[in-house]
Amino acid sequence: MEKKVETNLCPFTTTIGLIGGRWKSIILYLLSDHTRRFGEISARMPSISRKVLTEQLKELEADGLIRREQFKEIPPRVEYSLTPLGQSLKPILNDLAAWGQEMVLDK
Amino acid sequence: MEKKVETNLCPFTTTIGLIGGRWKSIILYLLSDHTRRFGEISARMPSISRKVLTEQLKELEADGLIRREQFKEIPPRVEYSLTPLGQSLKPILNDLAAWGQEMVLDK
DNA sequence: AGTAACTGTTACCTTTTGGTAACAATGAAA
DNA sequence: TTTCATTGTTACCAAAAGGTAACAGTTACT
Repeated sequence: MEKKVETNLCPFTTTIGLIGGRWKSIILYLLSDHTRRFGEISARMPSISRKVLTEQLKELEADGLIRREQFKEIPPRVEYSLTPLGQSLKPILNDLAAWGQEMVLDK
Repeated sequence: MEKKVETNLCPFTTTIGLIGGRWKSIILYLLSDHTRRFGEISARMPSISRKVLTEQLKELEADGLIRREQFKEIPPRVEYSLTPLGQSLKPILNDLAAWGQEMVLDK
């Protein structure tokens, strides 16, 4: 439960801590062009459970990479989008996707 | 134990599968300039156990990102280096490190 | 004979991560 | 009054990941 924000000197440990894991980079990528609702993200990532998606979104928000906006409506509507810090990752996310794309094609 | 090489259509799943996890990007970064021995890598990453380091190196080798060269000497000497595929990741690794470095400094 | 050097492997245990299913909240629509 | 829609939370369980400690193998050095 105690997820200490690593004041680690290693820049990789820092980066991996923020955007590592199986899901975060995909989530960030999904948000890189659009503000999206919870249900949209979930629908585009069928292999992640809602529970874990909620957790990942909370961590990304706590780390300042995404913004969560909740509208006082019934049924609820919640929109997620990238913060400026999150935006600063876009080039890296694109490179990661491009590299993976090459891997897929060259197979 | 069955680590199937994902023929997944999602480029992120592919990339994360290959270089994700807490350790792999750091290992690749350590090897990006130098061929290094097992003991060297271990010494530079004190927080990873030898067991897990061995596992990660095996996976990286199996995925074609690093090369393992074993010399028939006593005591044993084993050297690890990047393959061309691994080399192709260097720009991304540098970007990840640079991004993390900014995070550390801006704190 | 005993020990150090180096790169692992193996057995066993703990911690972390993730899944499923049930529940919650609430207004609108049927 | 019942159901639907949406975004979660919670309790509980299973799987994955990682740690520690002991052992292996071989030559040279003391």
